[in-house]
Amino acid sequence: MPAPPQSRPRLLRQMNERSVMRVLQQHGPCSRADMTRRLGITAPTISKAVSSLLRGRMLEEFDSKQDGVGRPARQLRLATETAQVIGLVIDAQDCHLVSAGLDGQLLDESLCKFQTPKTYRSLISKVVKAFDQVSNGRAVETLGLGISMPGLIDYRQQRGLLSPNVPITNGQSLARDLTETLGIGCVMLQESHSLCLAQHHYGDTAGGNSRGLDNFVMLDIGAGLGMGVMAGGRVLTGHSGLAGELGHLPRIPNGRACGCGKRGCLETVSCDSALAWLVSQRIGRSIGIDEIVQLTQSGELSVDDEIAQVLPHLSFAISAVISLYNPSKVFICGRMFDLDDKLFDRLLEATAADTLAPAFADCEIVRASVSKSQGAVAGIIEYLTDSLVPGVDGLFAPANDSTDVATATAGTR
Amino acid sequence: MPAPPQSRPRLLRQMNERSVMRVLQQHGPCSRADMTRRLGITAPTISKAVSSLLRGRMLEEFDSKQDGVGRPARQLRLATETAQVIGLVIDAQDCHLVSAGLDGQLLDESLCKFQTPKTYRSLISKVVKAFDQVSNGRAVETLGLGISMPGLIDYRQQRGLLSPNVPITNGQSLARDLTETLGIGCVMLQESHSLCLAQHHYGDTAGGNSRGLDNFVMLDIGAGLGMGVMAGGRVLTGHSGLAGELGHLPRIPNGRACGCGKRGCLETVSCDSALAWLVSQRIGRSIGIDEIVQLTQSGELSVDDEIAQVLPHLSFAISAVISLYNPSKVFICGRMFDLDDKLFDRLLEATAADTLAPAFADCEIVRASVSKSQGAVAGIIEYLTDSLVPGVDGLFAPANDSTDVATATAGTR
DNA sequence: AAGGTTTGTAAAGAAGGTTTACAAAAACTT
DNA sequence: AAGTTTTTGTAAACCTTCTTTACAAACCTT
Repeated sequence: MPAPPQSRPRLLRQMNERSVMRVLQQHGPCSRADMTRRLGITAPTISKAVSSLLRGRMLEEFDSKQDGVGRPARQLRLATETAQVIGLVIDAQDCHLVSAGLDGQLLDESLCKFQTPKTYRSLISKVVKAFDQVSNGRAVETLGLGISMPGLIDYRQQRGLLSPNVPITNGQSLARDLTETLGIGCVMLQESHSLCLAQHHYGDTAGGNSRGLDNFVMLDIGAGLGMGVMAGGRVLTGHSGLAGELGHLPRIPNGRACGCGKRGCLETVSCDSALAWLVSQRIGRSIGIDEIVQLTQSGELSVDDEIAQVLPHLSFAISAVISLYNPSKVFICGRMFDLDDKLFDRLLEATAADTLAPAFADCEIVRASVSKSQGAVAGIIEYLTDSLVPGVDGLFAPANDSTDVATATAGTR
Repeated sequence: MPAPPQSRPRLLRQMNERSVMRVLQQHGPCSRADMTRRLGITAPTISKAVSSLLRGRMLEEFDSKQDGVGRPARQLRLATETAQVIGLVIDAQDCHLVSAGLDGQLLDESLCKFQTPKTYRSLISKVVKAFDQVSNGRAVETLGLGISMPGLIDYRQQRGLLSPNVPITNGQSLARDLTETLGIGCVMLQESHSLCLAQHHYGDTAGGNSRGLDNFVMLDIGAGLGMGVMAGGRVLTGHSGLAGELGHLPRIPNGRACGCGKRGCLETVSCDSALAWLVSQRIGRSIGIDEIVQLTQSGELSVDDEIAQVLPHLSFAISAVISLYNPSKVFICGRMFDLDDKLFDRLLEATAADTLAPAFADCEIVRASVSKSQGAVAGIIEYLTDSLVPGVDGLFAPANDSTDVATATAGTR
């Protein structure tokens, strides 16, 4: 039961290595000397941690011309030429694989796409095939694979629990099965969580720098109302990975039937699909959000009435999120706002009126700038980084059925 | 800017000391040998950590007869006879001070109560006076003081931001001022957060053992709808300490005016005060929840109609909380359920119907068993424990305006 | 009383971080 | 152009901490 742990002194070294990775993730490339300044760890220690990471293909050195007195620094960055990771996105219709450097930059030319298979077995083989294709294309080491998928995921067991849209993954441990087959680390993430991680690490640095943001919410208002919450620098999962199920708050008494089995859930009236449904009802045929955007922009269709119906519910959703999580930003993923430039501003106004002033004042609502592919990649990179320190208290912490062991969280200033 | 940190090797020792404290907090008294088994840390290391904590008056040794072969173990427990902490609860009407051991057990005979003063200055002097009374009564060392107070608190700056009910604390740093005057560590906590901590550490072990519970929600439905959320073992604060403002979700369009300035907030229709307001309206005079409970129990008053109005809103609140935080338990603090034994069951039923099934199935809704006094005490103990490791990532983490320093989280299994 | 078992500590050894010293590489100065 | 200054990165000695090993203490069983 005690599970003989490895020697404790090693912990410090592991923590230092993780700190080095985190600095590069947050601030981009820098030299060893920069790290000693940032982390307050002495130079020789940084050197040792760095060389260990270089050996493990997590980092790479490069020269960069930069003027200034003194010996020029050897710059370090997250590995992009010596190593890569793979991101796998599973959606209802199709899947795609893409490779990326450890800095999270996608290598778009490596994209590989296929229809979501009908059975779990063929999913595995399809993924393996695509993996070989993507992986062997470049002569670099592949360190891991991250999987972004819809539905409910048990992070501790790394198993899919319930995915209405991709039922073949239910009860399956895709990550574990692929780890065995491919021989590299694989992790699964709920897609909203993956977007959160992506935003955390690789968020649009131009429009406001979300890197290292510790409290924000990612709202996916596409096919449903998905949400990922970053709270205190960690993805909020709750007791069983279900936290953030905003979409199924009761909203319309005896409203439209929801996929969850209840009626009038918030997501039946406040997402792209809800808008599409309303429009479909009116025009008498099934129409999707993409087509709606297209027809509206070409002036062939007007959906003002439907927008007017959806908007208050959406602003309620955002208002709730701000009051309950007190994020410094809310990122919104959805096509709805492509309909009209002023729509987003109308949403902001409506939300402001609904929300407790101090929480709203502290929060910026913006459109998201990350993709699920980036999310999948961010997931595996997060995993690899956290794996440097055993027992780290992150999203992928191993099963802690008995909370026997006290954990200590530490850093330096 | 680099802020020269103390030597890094010391970090391990500090983490070990914190681990020892955590084990005792979670599992109660045990011997050094038990700790080596629980923590997987070797015996000499445990011994050193323990003796350091003994010197710091955080622990104490005691003998206990227990049969079994072998040399009898020297039991260790959180200090109760050699040290104490003080809890201060500030409420709208009055304040009380109480002392407790480091195990969180209140020493009821030490209770000291006074009316909440009208000025901040007199609050300070009142507290100091009461502190001396409580503190000098016993010949033990006082290690710190925890303050539970309503309103909004900036944890990093340890300053009261906005407290409608106790406005004299607005903008004041009571903790810092008392630290200077008293010469011991003082911390402030928002009262719902304090209840969370209390439940986390000292929760009713009889009825289901909430000790060490890592994901739960504490709902205070007394004078408003206060909430504290424990997520992943940490109190959820959000970006500026406002997380969990459930009470001000918009609920009734153009409803009754709320203290926050808006109309129809959830807390205007779903707490003890809301019930009392409804009853007051009907009977034509102002009546409080205590009197309502009293009159109802004696059969002089029936409030079924008002209950029927309040209950759906309350069940919506709980439903939202379960969907959004996925807690394993929801603790409810309030007098309302003293009205009728069946009331609580009715609430459960209504909530079940409203909530996403898997999240509801994983969650138990129970009445809370902790007090604000315990919360204040739990707060200072949490602070003292976390202070063992500098830079620990807890509720009382110091200001990290620039996220310059990467933190590593670690433990052992 | 002897043997067995568990507990707790002391001493030696190992691992890691820090301090000190120094070489390397570029820009600035004379 | 040569020397000086500044910054970077590593090597060696030292210190702290944890671990391994050994052992004494205390109690139970036979």
